[in-house]
Amino acid sequence: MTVRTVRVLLADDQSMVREALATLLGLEDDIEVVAQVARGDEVLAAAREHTPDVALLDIEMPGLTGIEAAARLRAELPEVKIVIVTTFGRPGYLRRAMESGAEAFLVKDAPASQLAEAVRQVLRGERVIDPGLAAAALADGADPLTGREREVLRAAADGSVNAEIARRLLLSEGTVRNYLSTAIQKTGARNRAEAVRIAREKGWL
Amino acid sequence: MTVRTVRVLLADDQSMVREALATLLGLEDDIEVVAQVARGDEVLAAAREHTPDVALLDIEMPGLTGIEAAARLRAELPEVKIVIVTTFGRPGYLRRAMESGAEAFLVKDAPASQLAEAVRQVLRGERVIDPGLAAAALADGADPLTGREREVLRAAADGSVNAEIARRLLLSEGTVRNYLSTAIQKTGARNRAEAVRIAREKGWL
DNA sequence: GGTCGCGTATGACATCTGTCATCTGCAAGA
DNA sequence: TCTTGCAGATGACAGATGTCATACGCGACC
Repeated sequence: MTVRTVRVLLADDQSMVREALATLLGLEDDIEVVAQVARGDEVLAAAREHTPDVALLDIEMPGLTGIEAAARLRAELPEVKIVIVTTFGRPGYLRRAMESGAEAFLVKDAPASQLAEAVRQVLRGERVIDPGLAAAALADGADPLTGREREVLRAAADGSVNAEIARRLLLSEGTVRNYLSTAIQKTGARNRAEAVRIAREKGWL
Repeated sequence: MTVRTVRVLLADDQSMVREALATLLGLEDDIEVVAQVARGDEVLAAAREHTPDVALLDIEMPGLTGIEAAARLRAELPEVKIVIVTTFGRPGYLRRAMESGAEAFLVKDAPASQLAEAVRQVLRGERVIDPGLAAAALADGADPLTGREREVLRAAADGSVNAEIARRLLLSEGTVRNYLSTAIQKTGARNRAEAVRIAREKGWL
């Protein structure tokens, strides 16, 4: 019986990393990299055209994040298995990746051999997730921030003052202070800088 | 005349990326990856043992940064050519890399072929730096922060309050406020969060 | 010896941040 | 219909931040 190669789409905005990973995967007898993209918003079109079995998606990409691209793939080409391959093994990323329909979640500090192996595993219907990350993601609990709280907190992340945030989001300054105060309390922080850091760590921002 | 292969040491804390880059380089006829390390503080010992011609160093690694490792390589094994290969093409990183003795500076969003090419170029005594980055680094000017200002600003980066910073650095709170105020003014920021962001962007932090 | 810059400190003061109480409108759910 | 939560707002107040003036010790440099 002939061996059928797995068709893989690879998305990562760093050309050097993407091409190196493509080269590595291409050395496997049973894997063929049929498409490479550098932007999240190119994933879906490339998947339609090249009909991959598996999509390997970085998270932080221009256009759309890998998680957003995963959601669109799941909606339109549900037969494509999705593996998130990311730099930061953040619990929040893991949760959002699973919510978006990914079958696997790899961090780039894993051995390279795990990449090819993960492709084979998701094709067999298996899930590939680091147990420690899974535990952390479950321990963090659900995102307690409302949409506007998150937006105001994000706006505060670069050091903008309340008046500026108010102007930018078309709110009064008092309202901004209220939202920030609530976000600070929900994250258990003492000030907005800590709140931003904690929310990012937990994947809420 | 026989072709002599270039011996390369590769340092990157992400195994998947490092091994993929090693595989890519290994496909070149004239390049051999003789050592791989995941920590900055393993670079020097590995270089002593494996006698590479060229060291490819990521910047953000545990133990020592690639820039710190570059400085030590330059001091002890000055015949090793140093290429910094980093995720973030920050002008500040470029400046510090050159100050540490690196011959080349690549950002990972460059095509993979540039990596092997850069290895060959530094061996010929050439410099490999993106001109746009070089211009930005020169435009930023020298770091205006004193040692203590930088230390206090760094301590403030995670949202620590003045009292906490004072305790941690064994200073009075008033002194901390003075240092922060001066750092804010030197960076042209309006508050500590902006000062941190600007200093990071310019490579002063 | 004098000057300069850095490190460190105190005190006063203006501004900003963060908290809290209170209020209204709206939509969803019981 | 009533309750709940979210969005948005105002006002008062306490505490934190940031600015500024002033001062001293120390080491480097002229």
